[in-house]
Amino acid sequence: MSMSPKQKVYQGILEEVRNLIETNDLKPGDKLPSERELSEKLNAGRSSVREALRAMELIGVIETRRGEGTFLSKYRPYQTVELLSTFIFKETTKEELLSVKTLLEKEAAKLASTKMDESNLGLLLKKIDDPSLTMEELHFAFFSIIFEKTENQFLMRIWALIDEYTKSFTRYYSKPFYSKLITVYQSNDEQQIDSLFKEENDHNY
Amino acid sequence: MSMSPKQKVYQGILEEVRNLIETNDLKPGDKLPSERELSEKLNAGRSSVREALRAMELIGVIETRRGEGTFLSKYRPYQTVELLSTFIFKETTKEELLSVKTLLEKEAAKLASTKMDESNLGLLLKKIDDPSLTMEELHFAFFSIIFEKTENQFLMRIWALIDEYTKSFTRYYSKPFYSKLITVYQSNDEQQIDSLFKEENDHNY
DNA sequence: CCGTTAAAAGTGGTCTGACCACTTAACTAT
DNA sequence: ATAGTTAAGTGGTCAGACCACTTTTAACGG
Repeated sequence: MSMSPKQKVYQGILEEVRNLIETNDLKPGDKLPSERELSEKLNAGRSSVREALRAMELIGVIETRRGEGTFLSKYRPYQTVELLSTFIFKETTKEELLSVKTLLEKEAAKLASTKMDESNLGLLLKKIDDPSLTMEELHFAFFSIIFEKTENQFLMRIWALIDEYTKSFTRYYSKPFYSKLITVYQSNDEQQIDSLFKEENDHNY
Repeated sequence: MSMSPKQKVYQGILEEVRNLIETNDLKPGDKLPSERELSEKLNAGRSSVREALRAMELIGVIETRRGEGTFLSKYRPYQTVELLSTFIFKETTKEELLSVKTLLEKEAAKLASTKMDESNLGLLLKKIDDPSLTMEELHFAFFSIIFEKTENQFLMRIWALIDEYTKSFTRYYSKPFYSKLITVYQSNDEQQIDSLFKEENDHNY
């Protein structure tokens, strides 16, 4: 029994349509066959075809115009899905994820450095001293404050997502690391942030 | 006429289900109402409900088990959608995107620095001197080589996506910038990369 | 021959109802 | 009580019917 996990029809359609796009070299803005046509050619019910198309639409691969047809999305090139699937179907290695995560944390720490005032540092300190927090919670709370200070929502979102995604296997920094970072902020020496992260990283190897 | 742009039914369902999850504080692994039940409660056809659910499934928010029901996905926390929608429903500002993009390019440049050999530098040079390339193409080709050298697929994917996404309004570096970066690589002084990016950035303001 | 207008065809949007395949719960008969 | 069977519930899929809208075609009048 090879027993391929009995793929659902709509998933098969997803593949077929992808092939169709590939084969015919369709570009953003080009028209796809109509739902009825796909239904007939792929030997599937129209509702199944629609399930596939609606999913693609939500992801942003295609757009539909009533009375006209279904088109490859102009704004979000087809390859956008690549990244999404990078997240969703974890093809990337854990190491890659963690290293990007750390990279973002380091850069955020630097970006925030010019905007850190006493009250913020107080907040950070409070997190460190809060015994009710697990290491995981401390880390997230601590860096949330930092990322907030970067005033870049997008940056924070990416980080938060990766953090969430790597929760089960992430490595945190040593306890002293967080304290040291605060000290660096007080000394106003942005340069030291790099060294701090480098030191910390060397510990792990 | 308020005339909200005549939302499709399946999109409405998407919202309703989201609310339902929020309201009942459903957590990964919890069960959603059956398709027929949703259909009835939301006054929609079952096929429309399915279109919404299939879309959610593709994104990884839910998973379905025939004969059992529909469940919130355990592996990919619900909030994964957040990032996706960050990309898809461009809520972030252009500045945020560009600044993250530059950040990634800078870090990639640094990560790659230890792995750059003569042949790679030759490749980079060739790109700079290729008159057939537009600025856009030069930039992408040039940094593709660099990101390749970071040996972090994930990092490259994020960058490539943002690059693609910001194409219409991105800023490129000055022509001398690319040459200077090569020089820095030859001198093997990783420190200078930061200064180089800082200089370049200051030009724009 | 041309331009205007009306009809027809094509397309996505949606609903209903019908089966099928599978899982779980309830209900037997032993 | 236990094993075996049945019934109910649930997702998977299809077929057909309308609706709303756009594009194409055909008909008509000038």
